[in-house]
Amino acid sequence: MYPMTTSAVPGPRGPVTRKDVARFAGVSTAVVSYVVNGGPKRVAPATEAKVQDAIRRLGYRPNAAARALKLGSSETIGLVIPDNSNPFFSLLAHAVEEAAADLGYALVLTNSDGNVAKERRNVRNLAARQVDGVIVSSVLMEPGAADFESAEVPVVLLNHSAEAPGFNSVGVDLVAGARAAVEHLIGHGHTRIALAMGTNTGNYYDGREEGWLQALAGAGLPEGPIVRTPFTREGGYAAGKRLLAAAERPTAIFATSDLQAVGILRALHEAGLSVPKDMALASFDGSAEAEYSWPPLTTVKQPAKAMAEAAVNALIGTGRGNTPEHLIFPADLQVRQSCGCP
Amino acid sequence: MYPMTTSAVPGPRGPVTRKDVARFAGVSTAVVSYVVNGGPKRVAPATEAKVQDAIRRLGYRPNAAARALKLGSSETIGLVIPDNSNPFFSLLAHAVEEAAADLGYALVLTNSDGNVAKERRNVRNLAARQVDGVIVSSVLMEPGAADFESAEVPVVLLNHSAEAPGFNSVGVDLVAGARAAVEHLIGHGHTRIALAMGTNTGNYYDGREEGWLQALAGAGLPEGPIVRTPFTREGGYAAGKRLLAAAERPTAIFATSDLQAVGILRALHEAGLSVPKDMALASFDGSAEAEYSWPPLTTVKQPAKAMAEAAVNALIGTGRGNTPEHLIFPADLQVRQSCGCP
DNA sequence: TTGAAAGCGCTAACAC
DNA sequence: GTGTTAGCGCTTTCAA
Repeated sequence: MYPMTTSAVPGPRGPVTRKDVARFAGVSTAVVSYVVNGGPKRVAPATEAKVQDAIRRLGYRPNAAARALKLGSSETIGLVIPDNSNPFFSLLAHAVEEAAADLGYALVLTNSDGNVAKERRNVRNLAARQVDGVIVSSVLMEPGAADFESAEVPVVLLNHSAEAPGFNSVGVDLVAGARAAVEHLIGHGHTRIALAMGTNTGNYYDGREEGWLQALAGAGLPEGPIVRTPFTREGGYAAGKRLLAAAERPTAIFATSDLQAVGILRALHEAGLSVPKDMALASFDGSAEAEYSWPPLTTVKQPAKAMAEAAVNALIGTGRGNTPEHLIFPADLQVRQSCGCP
Repeated sequence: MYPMTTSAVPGPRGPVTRKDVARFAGVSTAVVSYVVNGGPKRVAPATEAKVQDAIRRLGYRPNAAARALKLGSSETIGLVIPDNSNPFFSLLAHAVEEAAADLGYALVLTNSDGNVAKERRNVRNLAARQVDGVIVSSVLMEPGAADFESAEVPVVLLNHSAEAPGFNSVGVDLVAGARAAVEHLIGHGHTRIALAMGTNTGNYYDGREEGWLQALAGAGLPEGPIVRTPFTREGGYAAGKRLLAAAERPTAIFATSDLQAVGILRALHEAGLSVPKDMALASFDGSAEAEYSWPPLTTVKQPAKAMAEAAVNALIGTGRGNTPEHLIFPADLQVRQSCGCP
């Protein structure tokens, strides 16, 4: 079956418990606890050495389930994201895992696959598993408290730019980020700038649309065409084709995700257009993929790592238990070549 | 603090336990267990209804920690991958999560960041958390049993193409996959085909190198240049530049990962070369990114989903406890345009 | 068909 | 500084 252990002491059948260690070291189980946890009582150095030795020799490893039961905390958090294969979310998940690990917490990952019912089910499932909290990148743009309250577990919303009363949430300034990108495009002299808008579940008004609008209005430009399409490569590809076929073809496109922009790029290349000469492009997210597309994408970078850390901190760090806050991070325009810059 | 519950019955302070349900329903705690678990004893329909009702009204949710303690199983598995932001691994992680969820298991995700010590630490940490098993995409190419034995938890190696005695492992046929790709390049008439080889920890001889060699030898071609470089976009970019600067510049490159190919593509584009006319390219992995690069990459697709399912099955499915097997999946050449096909 | 109760491994009063 | 022990919530044997 599985490789056999080679531990010096064969130990009793089954896993080694704190009781075995106590017996081996000739102390009480309490002392073993004190040593393992570094408290709450102090232990004489000689005794501690004996216990440590016993732990080593028996290969003792505390049982986390028992500890969780006793303490009422599993030192684990849950994460619910739409799709871990999406580069933005996988980056977020990595950052959350890292931040949680730094606090000694493990991360249970779940994908909701863009499905509201599954999202809710995952949150409940996580709650039943005694996680100490859940970070949700909700598919819903307006999670009513009702959606998670019955889970009775602390929830913080990540990648959530609208305020959600009663919840801790962290998001990015979509409006300002989008505005910066579109203004940059305008700076290149474009006057017909299209929007490839990702389709959200719910009727929430996405800040990126607002930012695009603001930039256009600020420059006295007319609204360009809007194509609503999923936040995916395929969605972008379809949007690109539609935009190229439009009567009044735009000269620049702002896409609400890098993935969409990558799809648009493909449609543009297939049509034999040169980017940025024939069509300029800017997008949103700042994923690694945007840096290696051809041409490299000018994109608004979300501070994924900082956002993940903030969410973890609000949930189990120094921010735990504080009154709900809505944290908004600024997004940074990364200028590369797809916009027309050299 | 957190949104208040609105449950009909305020319940006693603190979470609702099985005892509360029993009292509310006027039965014993055992009966509640029977109802919740659907066994091991049968319960009279009327009683069951009462219990179900009590569960609903009190919002009872079983405590997984207590259950895990009693049963010795947390219905949780661990996953150790090098980097969840790498598209290949994030896809793998998604598939593992899904397969585990189908079996009622949750997934604890950890990143080793290509660090052997961290990988080992993660496995141990997971074991201490009473996971029922761990799936490891090892950084080490030859994990001696010694590396995981002390964890005393079932381990299956995923994305591991060499046989590892004593371990269940699942991998892809690197040799055949690479050979197919290189032979395809040869079919396009190329005679100087370079290899951009990913750098592995350990001195394991990667099957992709072998496959490249075999294809070349089979066609009576000389070995092209080899550049050893990390399995990343940056690594590929550097490799591309080096290959372009080489005295005997190759006319085609086989890259051991899509990410590397994407980096090479960038180097090629920057040098003003046309792909596939001036330089053909093929790679390995079959990630979504390869489909949307420009030109789209001809790549050897790993059946990530099937591999993840096989690993989960070996760990906690019908394959659990069987004698260790080494499962090798075939990889499929996906022909697109980077090789020279129309 | 139902109930009583032991005990999973651990923590932390509390007693010495 | 160390030991004793109750009890976290659950499952399940055994008895009724």
